Amino acid sequence: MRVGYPCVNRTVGCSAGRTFRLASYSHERMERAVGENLSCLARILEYNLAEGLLFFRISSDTVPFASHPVCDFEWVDRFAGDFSALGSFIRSHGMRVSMHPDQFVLINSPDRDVVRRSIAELDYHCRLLDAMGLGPDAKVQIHVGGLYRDRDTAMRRFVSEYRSLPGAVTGRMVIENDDRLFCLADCLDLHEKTGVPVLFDCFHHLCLNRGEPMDEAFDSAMKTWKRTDGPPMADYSEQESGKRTGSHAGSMDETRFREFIGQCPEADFDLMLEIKDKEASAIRALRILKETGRII
DNA sequence: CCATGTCAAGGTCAC
DNA sequence: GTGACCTTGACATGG
Repeated sequence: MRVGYPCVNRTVGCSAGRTFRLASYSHERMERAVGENLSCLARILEYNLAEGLLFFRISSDTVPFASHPVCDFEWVDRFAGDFSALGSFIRSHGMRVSMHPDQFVLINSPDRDVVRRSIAELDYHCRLLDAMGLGPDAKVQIHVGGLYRDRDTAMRRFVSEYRSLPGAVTGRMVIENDDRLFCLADCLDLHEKTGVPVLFDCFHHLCLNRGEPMDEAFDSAMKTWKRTDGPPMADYSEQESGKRTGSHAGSMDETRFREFIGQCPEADFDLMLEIKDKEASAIRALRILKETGRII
């Protein structure tokens, strides 16, 4: 099992997701931002390796405006050497990375333009991972999308849009159960119809479910991953007390985490801690997993 | 220099 | 129908 955290590191002192305003776009600005983001990403990955954190979610802001019409920049070519070096580093140390486009990516929207922009954004994420020379185990995770007041139709649109996506996208895309709209059972249904793997979010499952016990739910999501997809991925978080349901905790609670470990499948998977203090909680989680013998 | 408003993109829900 | 909220850092501007 590999353990990681998303996008931001609070220790190394740089950001791998620096961006700027669209109004101040220029080729020079873009080139500088990408260069700085990639060198910071290298520093974060080195830090992670030293700490034994082998799983990391790369920020969607690594290449700002990559899927926007304003982008006239062949960033894959310009930074080919950096991407290649990052990919070699990741592969040679047995690390794994993923990406998670934000809420604007909705392939089941009834609005054709929203779908078109979403596919362009997915394409950007996949091209970035391709540029690093990473295999199909480097995943891009999204939610199912919107409800649009008609769940069945929204699900059907997901299926038909998925089937028309290019192979470069479907080879990396996975769907995640969310905390308000589409639960694990919905995702499993979509897996049946499309083959898309289901990334199990344990915390979202606590927020929204159809009564499935945690261990059974986790197991059923694990089964949607093929060998070529790599070990299944899972997200872990905890409720922040006093905040609305679904708010992520500021730091990991050891008792709750140990309880969670007890409900995990025997089979191998990679775990991402979505806790606000980022690597601090991930390091504690790793320590506990080693103490309990789950990681050697 | 510091505080604060704002940022490409979409949606749901409470009122 | 309208506005808060999601989630988040940091850019950008104005004082």
